[in-house]
Amino acid sequence: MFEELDPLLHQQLRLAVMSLLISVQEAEFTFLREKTGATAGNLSVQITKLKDAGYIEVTKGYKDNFPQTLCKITSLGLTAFENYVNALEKYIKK
Amino acid sequence: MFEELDPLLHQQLRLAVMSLLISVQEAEFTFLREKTGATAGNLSVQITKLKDAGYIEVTKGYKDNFPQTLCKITSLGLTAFENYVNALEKYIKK
DNA sequence: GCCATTTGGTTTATAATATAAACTACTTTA
DNA sequence: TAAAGTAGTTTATATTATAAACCAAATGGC
Repeated sequence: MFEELDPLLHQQLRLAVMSLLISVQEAEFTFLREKTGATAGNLSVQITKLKDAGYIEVTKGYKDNFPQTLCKITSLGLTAFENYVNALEKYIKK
Repeated sequence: MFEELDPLLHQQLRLAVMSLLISVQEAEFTFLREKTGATAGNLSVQITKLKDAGYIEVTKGYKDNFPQTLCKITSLGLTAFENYVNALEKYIKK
């Protein structure tokens, strides 16, 4: 009746990050931080978890001499997100 | 951009319980346990949290000589659930 | 009648998680 | 060259979720 909700996605900040990455396709760390309002520390931890799960791809480089972290959703991440949303909808459908 | 997701509702088992209570209006502990597949211990804890928050009303009585715990959603709980769903939809809308 | 089992839970111990504070490394500005 | 700013990471702590252990009463078998 109630499917498991992927614990990696069923968390506010990680879900917000995935939601953003779906719409923009690629995003900087700072962009994600501004949009989510998260602290850098928290965001850093959650990005690492999403990366470790293979849900996003993280590329570290430089931009204007400053470190730049780019995040991009993977196809695994996209599928996981879709599955999560489908499962979730059974909990909240009217 | 991303509203806070009520932490009380943003949890699988509690969300499932609230979801069930919305459709059936009143339910026994054992019914909730069967429908959610949760262990009795976990369910007991989560029901207490929902009760303490005023999201549900819990009535303890007897049925066929056995203890019976009845749960019913409150208007506060209903509002909280609706707000949660509205907030959540901004994370998952297509 | 009494012992084992079942019903319907609650309490509590442990593991897992989320989060911000503290820190690192480097750059710019004054 | 010292202070302040940028872009993060690490880690310590508090909170949470969960199942195991427990409790009380009822039932069933002998």
